[in-house]
Amino acid sequence: MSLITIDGVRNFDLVHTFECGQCFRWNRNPDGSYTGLAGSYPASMRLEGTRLTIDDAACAGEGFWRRYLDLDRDYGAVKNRLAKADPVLGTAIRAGEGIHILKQDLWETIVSFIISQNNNIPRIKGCIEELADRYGRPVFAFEGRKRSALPQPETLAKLTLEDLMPVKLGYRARYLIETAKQVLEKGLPADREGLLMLSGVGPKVANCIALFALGDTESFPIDVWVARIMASLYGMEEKDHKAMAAYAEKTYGKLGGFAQQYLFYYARD
DNA sequence: CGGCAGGCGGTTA
DNA sequence: TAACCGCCTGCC
Repeated sequence: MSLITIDGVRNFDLVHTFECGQCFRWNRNPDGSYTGLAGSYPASMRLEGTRLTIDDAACAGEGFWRRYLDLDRDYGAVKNRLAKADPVLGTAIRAGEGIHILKQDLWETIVSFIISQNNNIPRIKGCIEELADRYGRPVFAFEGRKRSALPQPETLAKLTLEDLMPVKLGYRARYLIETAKQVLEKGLPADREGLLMLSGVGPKVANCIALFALGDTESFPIDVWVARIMASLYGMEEKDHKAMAAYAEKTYGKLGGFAQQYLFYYARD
């Protein structure tokens, strides 16, 4: 156990970052701190002003958390450029001004977003927790609550649909098993095209994984919330995802992923 | 009860 | 290639 202190942290907010739908394993404590896991690394963290303190339970190290939390990017510049390119986006940016896009573990992100399809956040979190509890490796316990990493591909590939029944994944269970087998055979995918080959991974899920794990900042996942808010902000048809994707590419370019997160948070808020 | 929740895969026209 | 439909599950 080691304590990390990082000063001068700006344009960062734990609620905005952990509650914008990009991750499912962090939980808010009554005092405003967050406890959770990044892959197999557990931590608790608290932000007071511009001072971030991380209770780095498994000694992942400051470098690991800087990378995971994307602390070395100039988010002030990102927001300025986006607001300039699209004044309408300004309101959404202010609502989620402390969002950072996490750099998450690829396998964890693949599993998480396959589970996320046609599903809601509380249930996604429940499924992931149950899957980790039953078949993952225990990594730490906070205040008596045991937390485990998600099962690795080799573990998941050996499971049967029956094994996964208690996890209540529904029809997504076969996607996970099939995807685990594909990854065992061919390794983890390196790009969006590779992601789309995986069972249960379509355009929306692939865009999420590319953005949250591969660092593809131009990736612009369009879910029902983003579609809804874009329809209302830009007068587009809610079903016309093609027009939304085109607008994002033209207007936001490489910053599409950030724009998507502000829009999503604003729509949910 | 039907509708819906951060879609996908398969079928049809 | 676009439009449609079924799908696990839980909640309202």
